[in-house]
Amino acid sequence: MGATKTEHFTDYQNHIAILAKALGHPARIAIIEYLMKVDACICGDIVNELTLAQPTVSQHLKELKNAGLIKGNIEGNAICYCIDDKSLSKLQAYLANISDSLEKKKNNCC
Amino acid sequence: MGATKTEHFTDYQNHIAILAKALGHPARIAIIEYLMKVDACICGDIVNELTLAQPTVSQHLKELKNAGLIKGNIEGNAICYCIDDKSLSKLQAYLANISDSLEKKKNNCC
DNA sequence: TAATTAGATTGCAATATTACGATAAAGATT
DNA sequence: AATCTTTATCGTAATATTGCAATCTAATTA
Repeated sequence: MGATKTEHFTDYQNHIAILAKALGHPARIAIIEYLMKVDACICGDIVNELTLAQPTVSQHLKELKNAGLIKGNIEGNAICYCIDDKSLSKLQAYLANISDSLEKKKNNCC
Repeated sequence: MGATKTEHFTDYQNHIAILAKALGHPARIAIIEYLMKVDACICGDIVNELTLAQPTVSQHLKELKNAGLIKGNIEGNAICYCIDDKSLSKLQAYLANISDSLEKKKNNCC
């Protein structure tokens, strides 16, 4: 016990959960927002932006990358990170779909 | 160490992260989907729907409620849970905003 | 009122996450 | 080649999450 029982859920449910989970930390939200703000998708001055140690930021970037929410290009010495809109749109579409359905049903209870 | 350093982030970033985190588990995605599927927002046959023990489901429901994603009404003996569209829309709008901005910038790198 | 039913809470074990110092790897610069 | 810069990885401590058996609470029914 302690580990998530992924085998009891569909691939889709697991995938959506992985995307949401990756966004489930304020540092990672801050990283996404920083990548949005900076016009060129500049690299690891993200470390200077956040009040967290470099290894910690690196770990958060890794998790966002594993979830498919960001991409990283090696640019000589540095690494250029940026948002991968495909994964983000997938989650957005999923939530939009639920919102729309709720709109139609309009408070059928509670 | 080990605990999230919430104090280093804005209230908004923390709030979005809390919403995303609550959706960051396949069981909780399955619960949301079940509440969507059932027309009347029927209660704790959610336990029968998921392959998880009753206390585990109860805990997941609690987390969704704490994040503001669902509401629960006492209905005699049973409890009637349903989705709280406000919080869900908030997260949806947040992601939609990012998606839109990305659309405009159109692959400025990577 | 005793038994039943629906859920929540408690306590605990297993595992995951968060954070960071130290260190490693790899390209850039001198 | 030696050094600097940038980022990743390792190791480890602190904390959080996941899952469940056992138990508790409160409304319901017999």
